[in-house]
Amino acid sequence: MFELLSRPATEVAPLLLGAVVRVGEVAVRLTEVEAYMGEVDPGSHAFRGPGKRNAVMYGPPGHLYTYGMHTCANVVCMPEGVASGILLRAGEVIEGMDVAAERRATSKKPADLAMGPARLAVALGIRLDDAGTNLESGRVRLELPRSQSLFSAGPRTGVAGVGGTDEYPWRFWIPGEPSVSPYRPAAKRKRS
DNA sequence: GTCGAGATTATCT
DNA sequence: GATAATCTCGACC
Repeated sequence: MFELLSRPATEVAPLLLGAVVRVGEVAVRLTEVEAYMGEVDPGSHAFRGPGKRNAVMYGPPGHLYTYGMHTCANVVCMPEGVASGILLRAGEVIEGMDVAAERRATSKKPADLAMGPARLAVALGIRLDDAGTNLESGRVRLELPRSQSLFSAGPRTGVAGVGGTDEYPWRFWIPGEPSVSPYRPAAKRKRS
């Protein structure tokens, strides 16, 4: 079923729009994702090379890859040995909203429950421990939509493009969704 | 010297 | 006030 995840992230990303991620009683319909092409992508963690940190991204497709501090959920794609993944940026809670709302006490509006990578992960209850989870049989489940949803593409958000992020319009979202976050410039660190 | 884990600062709501 | 595929420093090989 997940054979199609073996394709490039830029082709898989649009397919994930409208897909449902289910963790326990909470389910979220994806409305915004970003494609990461691993070693050829300056914004990817795998750009610097393989490491234990991103080992999952080099693994087989259909698995969950999470990133530290704020817990960002990613879906690994491309065959094993090739670093590539899709960041789940935002989504809409369709089931278990009570539980999701309780986890995200800081968010008042339903649209805010999953309006960001970290929020999406927390609302679903995804933790760093879930890295490497099989999305087909693990605690975190991914249900691909029967048909591809309408989508738009543009520059990625929050990615520190080394040399020019504009050349990588690998951000995909469903138009008209309130849960889709606005454009956010890459956070630049203070430099002495 | 390289990898990993956690922290900092800028931007957004 | 909260969040963000960053960045720097500490630990281990």
